[in-house]
Formats: sequence, structure tokens, C-alpha cells
Amino acid sequence: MLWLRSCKLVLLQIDMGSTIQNPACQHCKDRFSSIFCKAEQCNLEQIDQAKVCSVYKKGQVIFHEGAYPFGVYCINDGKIKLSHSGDDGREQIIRLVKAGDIMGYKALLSNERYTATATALEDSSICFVPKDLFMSILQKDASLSFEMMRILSSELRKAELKITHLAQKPVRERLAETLLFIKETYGLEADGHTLSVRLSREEIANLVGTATESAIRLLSEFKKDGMIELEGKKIRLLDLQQIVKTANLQD
Amino acid sequence: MLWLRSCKLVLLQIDMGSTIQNPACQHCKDRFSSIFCKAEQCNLEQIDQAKVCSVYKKGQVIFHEGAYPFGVYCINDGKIKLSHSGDDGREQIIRLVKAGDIMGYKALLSNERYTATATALEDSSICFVPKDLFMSILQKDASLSFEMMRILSSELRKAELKITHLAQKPVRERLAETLLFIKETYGLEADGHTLSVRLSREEIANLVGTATESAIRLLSEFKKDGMIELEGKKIRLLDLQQIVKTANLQD
DNA sequence: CCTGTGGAATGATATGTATCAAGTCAGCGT
DNA sequence: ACGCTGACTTGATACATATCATTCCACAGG
Repeated sequence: MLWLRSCKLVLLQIDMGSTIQNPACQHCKDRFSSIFCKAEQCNLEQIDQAKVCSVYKKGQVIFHEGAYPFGVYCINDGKIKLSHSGDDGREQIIRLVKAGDIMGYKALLSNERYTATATALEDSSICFVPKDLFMSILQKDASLSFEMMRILSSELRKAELKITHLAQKPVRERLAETLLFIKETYGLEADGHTLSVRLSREEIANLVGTATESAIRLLSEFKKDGMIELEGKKIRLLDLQQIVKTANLQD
Repeated sequence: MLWLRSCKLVLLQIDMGSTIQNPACQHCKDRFSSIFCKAEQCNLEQIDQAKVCSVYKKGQVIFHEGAYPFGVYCINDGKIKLSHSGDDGREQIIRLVKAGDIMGYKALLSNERYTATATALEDSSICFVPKDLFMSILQKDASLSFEMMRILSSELRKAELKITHLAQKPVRERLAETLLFIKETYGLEADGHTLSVRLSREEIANLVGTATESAIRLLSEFKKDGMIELEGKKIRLLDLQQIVKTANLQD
């Protein structure tokens, strides 16, 4: 049942993609990351054969900051956080990774060591594609290269926006923004309100870029204002409009 | 004499590059951005013919946030700042661009509008390469694609590091870091101490991500501590070691 | 049952930084 | 020379946020 969900996701992403679809992906005979659907069929098959899938438990580290990369990882199912460990040991969460995403490509492409640590936020099923194969296919497959560049550009855009907000917006606005971001990334549960990830307050703080206590305090305020509801690690977004307003977005 | 300097720079960057050199670049019959030296010869010639060079005066805008991109820009000579204009109008400088760099590729590759404004920090000579040509060469030239991915990955790495520092480091450390960054990017004048860009205090503040007054105050402190010397917009780095220490770097 | 443990919450306090306000200075046009 | 303008500087103050300390609570293990 794990990969049934994954299939649906992959197909969804294909439908929404702007570039040419790859028919092989629609078979979806195995769990697979959507990025490779941009690749040509023969290459897709090669990847399909070479990839190694495995399951990581919640809290488990997939790769570690400072280590050398030997390939890229594709998420079939699950949720991962990518984080820097700051100079003083405090963690800064850089990115949230979801099913259909890939990770670890940055270090590979710039030929450096990992600059972030990937940790499973819940039990996750992840494929590993070896470096040599990935690079050699990238060499000959322009569609895949384009897709990679598109992803990189888009990540860079987001990162730069985050820099601006971090420098200019107060914590309150950034927290509201982060709640919306989590919702965009991982979506809501069936009730249409509850965020479908369980993050600790500390993790939320490390995502926002603030102290844990500040995050807690502001979440309580949001609750008092009727914007959200809190129940342990469950966060329910009650008044989306109000949250958007608090986030003070305009891009 | 303008392009003599540029040639030197290009050659330098070729020598340092890890991928295959392109002999065409060594002729350097015209000013040219070093990135394209990774391209295959025939493509290089095509670009060389299609590109349009022009000179921008200090303060002039090369492209504007929100506009649609029609190609990429390569800097032959000069200095450019790329900046977001935050929601409240305050500017956040995202990147400093120097001779040999390219800019405007992010918007092109992700097929979106510019998210930043490019402004000349001094009179600059810049080439424009049309979108269609650039994209079509990217399609068939894997070396160029790889180089683009390498650049994107590296920018992303820097951006993520900046996010972490912005979230975790005090202004004092970030300012010291910024001074070192400016030195790395644009280098020093012949005396071996003076930064070779003239930035206003406001621009420095927008690079650090702080208020102008804070930047001014801290610069004065640095001066009092004998780390730097100030003379109008000239900034001389006297005690590099001390600045590094103040920046508190460890990556 | 007690007890230990880790996360969450709250309060008190300290402090870094932004903001507001004024003042200085150099350059520039008239 | 005059006043004007814009950038820089400095000071006083307010405020947001970090930090430290404490309490609360749920939960697991003995």
C-alpha cells in the first residue's frame, strides 16, 4: 500500500509537469521519483535497474553533512528534513523533502561534500541511484539535464526569497509563512485542517530561524487569536486567510 | 585596455577550471564570459556571433525584478549587484557579480520572471546572449549544461549557508563575514588592503541584512579596534586575521 | 505506584538591534 | 558665498527576541 500512494503522486506530478511526459512512468511498475520521468525511456530503464530502494526509520540519518556523495536519493514515500548544523551546533532546516522529490544532487553536481544532513521525519522509502550512472545519463540526456537545472533554479529562487524574508521580516510573520509552507509541502490530513507532519517545536523554530521558546510563544498567540488549534504535535490551521494576512506575503 | 584585463581573468579561470578547456577561449579575440569556455567550439563561435555587447553606466539597471527574461548576460568588465526589493521596499542584495560571471540564468532556466534587479555598481561592459540560442546550445552541449549545473549548485550552497548565518549569527559577525566576502569577490587594490569596490553604507547594510545605522556603528567599532580603516567609501582591511576571527567562521 | 525523562509551556530578565531624531560634513549648482 | 542635498555619523530610546530558569505534563520503565 505504500507504493500505491506513491504511484498516484508520481502520476499527478506528470500531469502537472510542463515538459514532455515519459510513457514509461505511467506504467509505474515500481516506486519511482518523478524527476526521472523527464528522462528518455532507455535511460529510465537503466536507472530503474540500477537503483537500490530501502526503508529508513523515523529519525534515521540518510546522509550526513561533511560526507562524500556517491549518488542521488529519490523519495518514494515519506518525509525528510535537510538541515545544516550551524557553527554553534544549532540546527537550521534548509528544506523539507517529500515523496517524488530527489535530494543529494547539489553536492554531486558541484562535486563537493554534503553541506546538509538528511534525516527522516517519519518512516520513509527511498531509492538510491549511483553517481556514475546518474552523471553518465545526465551527460547524454538533455531533458533530464534541463529538469535538473529547472529544479536547481527553482530551489535557488526559494532560497533567495528566504534570505530576504529572514533579513527583513519579524519572527511572527515568518512563523505564519512557515506554517503555510509546511502546508504547501506536505499538505493537510483528511479533515482539511490538520498539517500532515508532526514536527517538534524545536524543528519548527529551526525552520523559521528563531529560538524554540519564541516559536512556542507565537504558536500560543496564534491559537489565542483563533488562527490555529494545537494538540500536542498536531497543528490545525483554522483560519487560513488570517494566517496568510499575518504572513504578510506579497510575491 | 578594458578587455585585456578581462582576457587575463578568463585565462585565469580556465586554468583553474576542472573541466576541459576550450582552445577557442585562449585566443580571446573578444571580451567573453568564462562560462562559455566550457562550451564546444562550434557553439562558442555561434554565441560569439550572436551576442550583443554594451556598456552600462554606474547606477544603471540592466534588468528589473518582475520583467520577463529574453536571454542571459555575461559580464566582461565591471561590477553588478543583484537585489530583491523586499515587501516593505527595503533592498536585500542577493549576489555580487564580477567580470567573467553570468547572470539572469535562473529566471531563464526556471522559465519565470526575474526575481531580482541587476544594477551596475560601476561602469560595466556586458554581453547579452539571446534566450533561444542559449537554450538550444544548452540542449546539445552537455559540457555547458554541466557547467551551468555546477554554477547553480554552488550558488545554492552559498545561499543556504547565508540562510543559516542570517538565522544564527549576530550582526557583528555577519558584517565581518561580509567584508571578507566582498574581498573574495572583487579583490583588493594594489596596496593590498583597500577593497576595490565602493559601496554605500546602505548597500553594505543590505548585503549584511541589517539597518544602515547598525552597519555604520559596527564599521566604526571595527575601525576603533584597528581591524579596518575608513575613508569615505574606501574600506581598508588592516588586520585580516582579526576580521576572520570576528566573523567566527568554521566551514 | 513511584520516578525519571523529554518536550512543552510560561515567566522574568537581559540584550542586541531597529528606529527615531539630530547633527555633521562634503559636494554641487546657482 | 550661499544654501541645498544626500550620505554619513552619533545619540537616545523602544522593542523584539534570545536567554535563563522554572513549572507542567505525558509517558515509559522499573
